[in-house]
Amino acid sequence: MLWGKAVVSLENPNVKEAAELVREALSGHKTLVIIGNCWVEYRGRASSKLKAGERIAMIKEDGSVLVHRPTGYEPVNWQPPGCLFQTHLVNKVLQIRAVRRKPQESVGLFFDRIYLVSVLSLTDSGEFSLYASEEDMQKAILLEPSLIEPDFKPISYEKKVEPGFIDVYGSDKDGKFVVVEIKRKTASREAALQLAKYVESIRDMVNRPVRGILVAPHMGKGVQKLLATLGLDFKSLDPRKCAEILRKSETKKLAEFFE
Amino acid sequence: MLWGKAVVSLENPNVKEAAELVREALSGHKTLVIIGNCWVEYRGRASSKLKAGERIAMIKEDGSVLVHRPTGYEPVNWQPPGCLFQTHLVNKVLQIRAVRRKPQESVGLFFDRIYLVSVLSLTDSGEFSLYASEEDMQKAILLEPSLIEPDFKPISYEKKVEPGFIDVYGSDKDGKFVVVEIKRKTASREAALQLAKYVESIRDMVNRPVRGILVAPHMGKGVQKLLATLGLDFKSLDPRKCAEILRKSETKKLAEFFE
DNA sequence: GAGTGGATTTCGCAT
DNA sequence: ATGCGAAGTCCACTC
Repeated sequence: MLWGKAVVSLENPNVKEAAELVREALSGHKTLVIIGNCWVEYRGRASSKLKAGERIAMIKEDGSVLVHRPTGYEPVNWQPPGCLFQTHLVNKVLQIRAVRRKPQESVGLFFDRIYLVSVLSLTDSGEFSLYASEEDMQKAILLEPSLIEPDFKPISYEKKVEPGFIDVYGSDKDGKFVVVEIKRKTASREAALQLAKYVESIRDMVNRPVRGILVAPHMGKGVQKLLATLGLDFKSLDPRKCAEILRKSETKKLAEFFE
Repeated sequence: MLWGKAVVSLENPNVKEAAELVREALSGHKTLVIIGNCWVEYRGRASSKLKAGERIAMIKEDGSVLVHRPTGYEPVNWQPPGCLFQTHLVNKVLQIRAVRRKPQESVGLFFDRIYLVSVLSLTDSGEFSLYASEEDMQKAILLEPSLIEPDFKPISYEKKVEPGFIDVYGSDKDGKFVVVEIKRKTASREAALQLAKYVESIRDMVNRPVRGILVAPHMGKGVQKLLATLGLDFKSLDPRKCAEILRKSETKKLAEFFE
């Protein structure tokens, strides 16, 4: 039986044995790993066919499905969470059908040889924290505006304008308005054009000179020239440095809290 | 030993046994599945910490790494192909370090309890085919231009203009030039604006009236109005229908081939 | 080697 | 529910 044990495995089962275990696992919403020779069909937003080969399939508690080949980061076939499952045993082939509504799509897995079936009851409540995202850069700039330039003063962030949202909006040492566009990696021409749009939009509103500053760790090819043409500035900023600043600020806040 | 068998597994090994098998698998560039209690650190383009929990880790032949929680489509931590590995056994904790150059980044996995280690020698040469991509839509339109409108005639595709590449470029029943922008899913405002840029760019070149047609299965909110403002047209087209047309065309070509 | 754009993108957040 | 943009995006393709 499956209860109580974290892992129940069958090594080199025949297809019928495997099918029974798979069925039990699916009805109990347990995580499932199946390794064996299979082919796969997908129909939905697009459609695909994968001919036979040896792969690792994973079905998770939340009804997501992954089929992994022995190489590559990405699954060759998959289904996002929320699937319903059907299994069939036809001609010594184990069929698993994962169906999703909204959008309507389904994958079919067909196993004719199985090396390992593993049914898992995993407990995972471990916290995940990520540092150095674009959001971290934004927070760091708001916390320490001099990262942009001396006397830069934030007025607002995520300000809505016609073309979208302005990452940070503020004023410079001369009181000129400043639009800041943040990119966590090399800034492309597109980013520069996006910033230009925002600046234009603000100019139309305030009817005063408005500066635009593109903030990123680096500029892509030709971006410097484009920025010059558009009359925009660039400020280099490393997302990891921003994460560090936030880290310190957290520490400081904690220190204040315990004072 | 690992040779010859498709799968070698250890169920509930102690950490030392697991470490030995893992080391052997990594040095032989075999695919590896490790299920157990672990925590994970990442440093590179960003950085992250994942506290302890029960997860499924996969290391593939090509040096890619995936750490999966019991829910969700995406791995919580990972490393793209091309990693080099180090393993250590410290204080009954199995450490696996996966390092990648370009960009410089590394993930560290730390296991203190292991439910299953599986070393796999998988053979997978099965062909994968995908239908109904944006490319398929383009091909279908070139093959059957009336999908756009009667008497539409393609002139070129992937035509380079200043802002980027025009999906399909042609002329309509009156000989007017037509720029076609294809989206395989709901067309956004952004897509409409992109098309407007292309049309503008062509107008500047040919100095004649130019039409723009946005082709997609559906329009997003407000896109219809935006298109009207911009003087652009919309044509609904289902990518799956395009895939079908291509499939029939392939069949036809095959039929011709065997005639 | 860098830049560009697509993806069955997925995911989260705001409307 | 829909829409919009970020992502440690990955990946293929071009220059």
